Amino acid sequence: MDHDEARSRLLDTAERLFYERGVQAVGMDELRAASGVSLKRLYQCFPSKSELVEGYLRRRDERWRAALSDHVDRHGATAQDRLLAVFDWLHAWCAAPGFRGCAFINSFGELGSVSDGVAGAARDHKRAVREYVADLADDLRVDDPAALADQLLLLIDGAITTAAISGDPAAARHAQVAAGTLITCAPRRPATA
Amino acid sequence: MDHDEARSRLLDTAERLFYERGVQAVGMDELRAASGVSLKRLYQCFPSKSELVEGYLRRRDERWRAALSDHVDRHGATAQDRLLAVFDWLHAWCAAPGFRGCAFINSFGELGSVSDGVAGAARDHKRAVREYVADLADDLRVDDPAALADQLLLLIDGAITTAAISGDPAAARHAQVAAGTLITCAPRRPATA
DNA sequence: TACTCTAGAGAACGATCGTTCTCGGCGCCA
DNA sequence: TGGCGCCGAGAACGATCGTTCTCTAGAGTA
Repeated sequence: MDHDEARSRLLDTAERLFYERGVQAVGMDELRAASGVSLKRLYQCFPSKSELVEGYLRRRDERWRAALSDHVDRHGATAQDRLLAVFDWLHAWCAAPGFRGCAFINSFGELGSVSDGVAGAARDHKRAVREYVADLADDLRVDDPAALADQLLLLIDGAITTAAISGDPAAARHAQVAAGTLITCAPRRPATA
Repeated sequence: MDHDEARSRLLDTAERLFYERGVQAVGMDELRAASGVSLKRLYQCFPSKSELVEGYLRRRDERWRAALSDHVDRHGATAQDRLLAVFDWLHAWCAAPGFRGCAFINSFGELGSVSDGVAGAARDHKRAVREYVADLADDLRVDDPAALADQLLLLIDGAITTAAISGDPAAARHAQVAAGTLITCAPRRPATA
């Protein structure tokens, strides 16, 4: 096993265990056992636990947004459909086994006040998602796509946390309905005539 | 200092420290030092840390909803004003120094997968808030007040987490605007004529 | 074959955690 | 006054954490 494979295995294992049970509930030795990477190599790849945590969050951010973007590309034709497809994907995610809310919100609540790295990773993730949604909203003919994106972001985060705590993915459907209303009722310039 | 005052001091201190830094980051000895209650009495009042955590969450739930309800009673005349006043209060809270998001979402992310008590307290809190908002929505003349309440709940939780992570209370204002749209555009039965 | 280098297994270390125990002192009632 | 009981201060305990160190075995090279 070379350095890159060890690193990849560690990130995979960290993502699974940290998300499942929280960062502080998973020790380095359990990570070693679950990943099959020796403690020595673990500390060669990540000199401290906090660097592993930040690596976990950064990779999860990339994967999460890539999966969302893929789904939207495959299932949305019009600009409005693409925005609503976001909530289809959210619903599927919230209904998936092992769903436990947003990894970034969870980590922020656990460590955000102590670790600048975790707080920054959460901020960066939310900002990136906002930019993605804002890009989707730009394709609508609404007056203020950025304002609409802000509102949709609230529905997204609200649906994720509500689904996690209640255990019911229906929150994503409620968010979808609300998003449809906000999109439909958003102020529009009159069609250029 | 009698038993009740010790208990009250402990809950006050726990609420401040747990909310500020997370549950696992605060040790029992620090709680003793900050509250001025001896360790012996601490364990007489709360036989284990997890019971103190649940006590903290339960009392925070009561106080949080009482403060919200007070504000709504004082600042909302019509049913719609009362619903929008919820978001005024949220904005003030998100802008207050020391704001760090929703104590229940934070605790759920940190301990929800390990502690049934924490997960249950978070569920109960969210359910109680939902009922409160649903009661407010009942006073509107909309077809489905419960569905509207579900949507507004998403905006509330979304605003809290977004404001916490971004550090910008403007999220509560965005939520208020979206709430206004959802209330205005909600399907209504025709006025009984 | 002998030497060197590296990696893995796991012990070890110091810190900290939740929880319990010990000890000394103060109030209370006869 | 003297014995009793409760209290706070803090030591102690066992567990666990993140991190480092030791030891041994095997691969590669002359």
